[in-house]
Amino acid sequence: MAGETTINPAAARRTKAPAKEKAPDPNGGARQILNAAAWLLRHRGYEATTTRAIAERVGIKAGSIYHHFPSKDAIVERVINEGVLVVGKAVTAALEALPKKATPRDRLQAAIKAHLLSSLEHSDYTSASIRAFAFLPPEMRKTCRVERRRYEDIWQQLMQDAARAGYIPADVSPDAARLMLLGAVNWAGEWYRPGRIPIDRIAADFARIAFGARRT
Amino acid sequence: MAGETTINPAAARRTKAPAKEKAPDPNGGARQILNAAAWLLRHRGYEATTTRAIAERVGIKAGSIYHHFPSKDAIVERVINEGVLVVGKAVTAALEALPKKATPRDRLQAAIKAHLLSSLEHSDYTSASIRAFAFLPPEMRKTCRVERRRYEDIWQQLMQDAARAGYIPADVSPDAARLMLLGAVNWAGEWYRPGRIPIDRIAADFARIAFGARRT
DNA sequence: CCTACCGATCGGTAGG
DNA sequence: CCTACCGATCGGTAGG
Repeated sequence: MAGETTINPAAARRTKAPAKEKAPDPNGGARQILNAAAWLLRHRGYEATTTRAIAERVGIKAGSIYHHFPSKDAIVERVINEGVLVVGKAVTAALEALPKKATPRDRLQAAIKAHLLSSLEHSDYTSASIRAFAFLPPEMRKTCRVERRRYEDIWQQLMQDAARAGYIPADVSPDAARLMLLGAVNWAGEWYRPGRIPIDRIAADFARIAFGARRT
Repeated sequence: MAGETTINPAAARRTKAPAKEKAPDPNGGARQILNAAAWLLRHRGYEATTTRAIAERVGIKAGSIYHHFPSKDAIVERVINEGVLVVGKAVTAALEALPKKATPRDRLQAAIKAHLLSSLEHSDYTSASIRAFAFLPPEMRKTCRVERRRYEDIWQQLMQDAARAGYIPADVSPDAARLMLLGAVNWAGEWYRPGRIPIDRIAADFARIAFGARRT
């Protein structure tokens, strides 16, 4: 996360200004549309996220969507990008909440847990980013890859620190370790069901398998 | 492929019989349709795999597809199920090719490599099964889950043997290990590019990270 | 935010 | 395997 979400001072000051595409009112029409699209992208995919399906979830007519967004793809792109930003903030916050003495391994386990919580429990946006990305229109995939890469940089740093501290075998590429771990957490949405294995436990097991026991 | 279809039927009849296209054998028109659908499912997803897009790749008209299959979904279901069967056979064959003295860890590494080869290099069917599954129509997902579970049983057995042989920490659930590994290999399609890291190396690194060094 | 509608495209069919 | 077509639905627009 290079910078925070672009904080627009004017938007922060606004009281009842019309919710433009950039800063939707938390309960306004634009936000409801984004929420509906996020749910559909997560559970049905890109093509099935039709303007009519979005409108039905919000309780409006399909044509009314275009008073808030210029196109379906503008909505989709917002959802996908917000999903990456949300999980990035969750992971960053989890890392900052750790005590100073936390090891690189502790940090990785915290990142795994935060990523899983965001994508499995907290955010349709994050899950939509993960699951729907592969089949987005090629140009949009290219655009959204920018924010995605920024998020992956967090993991590259975490993995580098872990490798230096000896948590990864010297003859194993940190890239392979990063891709293996990101694959494991991104794929969790395909098998995770609430109420079975707690996310805490999944994160602990993943970290244990990849990095061994905690050093006490 | 599509471009060489002759416009003039009389001219087409005069030319040599295009055996590879019109032969009524099991590898004829029906197989070409399945191949085209597999490519589309892998690269574009379920909804974008239209009867017209399939027909165009084969070099026929959309309506002609229904001479071979009763519906689009019958084609899709065949592709998804064949993809699981193909990777299952590849993994089983790789395991049988190992020497008797192979350890459970050797067997897991061989399975990882066979799964990756099948889904990344050899088979649009396998890749389609992995990537397109999540957004299939719910009833079809349910149907295809049968074959999928059967494949996952192979991994459950492999992981159980590895756990008994001490390759997995006793306080870690073999389920978590299996799901982590399957997630890692299934997600590889999202980042793998031919010519970079060899699949052999990826498999070796994944096994090294999850199960430690080989015992010599 | 709605009604009413556009041209394009969807899965599928009739009848050769 | 093709031509010609069906009703349904798509993203998007006009004008209130």
